Amino acid sequence: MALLCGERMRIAKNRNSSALAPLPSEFYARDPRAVSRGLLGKVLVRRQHRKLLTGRIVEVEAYLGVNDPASHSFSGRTGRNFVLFGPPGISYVYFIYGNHYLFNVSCQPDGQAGGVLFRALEPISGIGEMAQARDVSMEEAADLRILTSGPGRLAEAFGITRERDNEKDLTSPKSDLFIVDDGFRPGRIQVTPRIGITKAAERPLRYIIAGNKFVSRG
DNA sequence: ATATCGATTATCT
DNA sequence: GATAATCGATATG
Repeated sequence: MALLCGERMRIAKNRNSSALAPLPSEFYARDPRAVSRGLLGKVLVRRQHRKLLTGRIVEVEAYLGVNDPASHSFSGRTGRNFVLFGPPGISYVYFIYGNHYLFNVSCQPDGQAGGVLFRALEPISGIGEMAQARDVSMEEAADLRILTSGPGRLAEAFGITRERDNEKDLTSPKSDLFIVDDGFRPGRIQVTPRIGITKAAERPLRYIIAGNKFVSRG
């Protein structure tokens, strides 16, 4: 509890995320492992009507492309995964288990496959909107983890769907979905095996902010 | 606390 | 026809 309050105070001192520029495409034009580390502590921003939904990135996974059996791009370019082979900094959203959207960003220069999956956020602003999008009461949302802890949850909280957001440029200031650096720096970064996959499950490609309460269980 | 399972559909074999 | 980068509910200790 005391930790959470301390975190809130630090957030309050930070500049308004909406005033900050999106991370540029060069940020994403790297190996997904480097992008994963770089994304921890950054802030995902959704502009929605006049409101701003924001959350700090605390858990991601790297998917390495044609050499990674767990990656959608492993078997080559298809109608679904073409974004992963295109320019960096573009959102890749897909539907899974007949229920959930999962949100990724393309990495590597144009022509090379790779991406990062967003697995958990720590809500900063727009908590009421997120609770509404998740269809949970404010009472249930008292534990904020129910909003954005898990890849399906965070996509739902931010209203991210394939129809609306796939192939969206996350580096454009015109975008309603982007990522900013508000100056926050994570403490220790921890690397673990990826969650929920069957192929290449042992590879250490999941990146979390050590000790952060919003990291998902799996 | 952990374990198991059903939901529900786009995508690929 | 099988599978899936998940979640929430239910059962059991």
